[in-house]
Amino acid sequence: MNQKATIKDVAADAGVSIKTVSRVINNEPAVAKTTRTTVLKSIKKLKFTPNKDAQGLRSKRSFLIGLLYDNPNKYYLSDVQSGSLNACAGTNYNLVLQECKNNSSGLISRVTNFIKTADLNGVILTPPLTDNLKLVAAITKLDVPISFIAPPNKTYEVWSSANDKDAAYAMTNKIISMGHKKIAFIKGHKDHSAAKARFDGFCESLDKQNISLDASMTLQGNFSFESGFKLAAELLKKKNKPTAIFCSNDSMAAGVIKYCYQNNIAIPEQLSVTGFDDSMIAQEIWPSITTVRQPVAKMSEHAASALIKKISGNSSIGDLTKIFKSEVVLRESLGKAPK
Amino acid sequence: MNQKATIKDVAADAGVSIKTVSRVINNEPAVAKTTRTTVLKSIKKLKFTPNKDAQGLRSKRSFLIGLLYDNPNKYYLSDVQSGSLNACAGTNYNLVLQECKNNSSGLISRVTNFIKTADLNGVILTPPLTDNLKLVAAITKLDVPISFIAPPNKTYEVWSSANDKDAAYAMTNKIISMGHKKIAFIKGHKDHSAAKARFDGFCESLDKQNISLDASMTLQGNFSFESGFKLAAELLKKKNKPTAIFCSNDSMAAGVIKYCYQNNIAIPEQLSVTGFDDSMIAQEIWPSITTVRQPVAKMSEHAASALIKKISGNSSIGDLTKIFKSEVVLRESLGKAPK
DNA sequence: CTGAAAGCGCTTACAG
DNA sequence: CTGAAAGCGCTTACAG
Repeated sequence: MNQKATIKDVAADAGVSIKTVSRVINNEPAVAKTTRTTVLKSIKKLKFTPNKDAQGLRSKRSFLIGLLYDNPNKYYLSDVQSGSLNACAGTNYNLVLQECKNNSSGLISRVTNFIKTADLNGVILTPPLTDNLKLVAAITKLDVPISFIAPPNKTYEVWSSANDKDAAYAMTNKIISMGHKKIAFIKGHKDHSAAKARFDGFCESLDKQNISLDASMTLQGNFSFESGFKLAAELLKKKNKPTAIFCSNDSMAAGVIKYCYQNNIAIPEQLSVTGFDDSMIAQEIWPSITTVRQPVAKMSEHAASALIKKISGNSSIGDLTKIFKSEVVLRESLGKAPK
Repeated sequence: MNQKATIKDVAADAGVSIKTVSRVINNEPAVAKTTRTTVLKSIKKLKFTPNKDAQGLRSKRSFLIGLLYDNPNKYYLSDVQSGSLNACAGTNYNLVLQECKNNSSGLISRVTNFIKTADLNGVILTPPLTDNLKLVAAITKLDVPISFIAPPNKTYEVWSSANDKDAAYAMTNKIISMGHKKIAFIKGHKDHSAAKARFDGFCESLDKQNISLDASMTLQGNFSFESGFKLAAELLKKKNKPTAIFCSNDSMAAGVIKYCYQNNIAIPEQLSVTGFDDSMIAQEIWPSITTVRQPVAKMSEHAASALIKKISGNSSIGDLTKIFKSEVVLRESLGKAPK
């Protein structure tokens, strides 16, 4: 291919100075209409696109946003990405990925180093990294804006969140409305604040409906399929078995379902199972899983675009924070309580 | 935070010229050992990291690699990413993501525009984009090196591939060895060359074992759960039913399994089902799916590091192409043929 | 509304 | 083995 056009070529073609071309590129108001038109014509004609490195070098911006994640549910990650990508499309910003093991040693220095080396202008944090206060503090010290997806509290400047607690509350109400009274709960990973919020919603619903919480029915899982399987065994071997198990995510619900198959427990006739996330498996497994759908892609899109606003100093345009609503999705795994 | 150190600061601290510092940064051989040590000490002391934009501007490199994908199986995407990311770690390169709808109108101009605007130094293509000849031609014209993951042929310079055909061949042999003679095949998406390779392996195995191919038993799917469900219905309503169904991926196998549940067909007692990919669902569904595991992350790691070698002119070090071996994973969904 | 000059932090091309 | 000068393609700061 022939040499890429530069701002000089455009200036020469349009018969103006490079500064004027620069003004047009950056949408600065102080340009005469006719001049702008001429310049835009030359830009198009020469297929000019500004050199990012030169822009970045001079203006101290890299136009790079980091998406940091601790390999969570793969579907979740995929949705986070496409949402963030959508927000970047049409802007000058690009997304750079970085996987981080939340509790690995040296995490903080690796992340700060990455941010400095890649010269990121901002980062998006996903759970459970959002809950890692030390990490957040270290990035903040770098003076790099952070956008939080599902943060543990609402004190940050830029974030998107889902109403995990409300959704878990609604799901629990739904379970109770089907006649269930002995409802077990399998908690998510202990380092995820969202997991805690889900449990809180569960407790609140029981409380409001005057069903007392049985501590032996609320077990600590870790979001993995295996933990669901293992804890199902624990719950279903009790004399006083639950008639429904509310799992904090779909993978654990799938684990419960597997245990039931292997032990001839019919779902939902003998046991109802519900999940959370609406992962792909919730639809592809049989029976399909009653779960909570979160608008993860939209949350992430907002997180990214709010971050870009913040970075480019357009914070005034629209909100930098937003709560998204989740919804209960009814499928086959939830049924009436057995008599 | 205080001002970031520049090459000048390091030069001043070490008492050398900036050119010498540059030599150290770039690992150029022509530097005295003692000089190098002094400079490295200053770099560490000042926490210096080279400014990417300045490097890029001068050397015409952005250190950015694009990962282009058409939202395939989400697990697949996640593995591709972490593999590519691994390869980038430790190098100066960063990964930039771009989702592209393979058959959307304007795809080519959007992609070429993206490559130019983001100033990518190379791109990694995943299926089915690898099979889109027009797209490949357009990128090649841009003079941007492409690394192919699972390309349709071996004529390109940089690629990683899995032996889809061999794996499908081995899987079919395995099915036959369990006594199955009436084996149906659900094909993958018609635009994926890998899907074709899987079918070829299936046919070859039947041929070698003198089982004639029944065209009514080989149906066209599209890798989706729904297509698996729908085609299972078609196959299992026949008078002369298959005793095994080989699905070109796990999602379609899950669709078949759902159909069987709903129609009281026991797996594997009455029907064996096999998949391909070893997605997470293959393990989490019940019965778990006998499938083919591909080292997707490793393939992608190779694809990315080969691309980096190619870009940095180190093509001589190691191969730019590699074939990875897949393996059959035996699980519950494959059993002996019913008598 | 427009432009000439300086400079961002590096690497290139050249010299010794 | 080392360095002085030029320049990559833009934006900044200033002037008019």
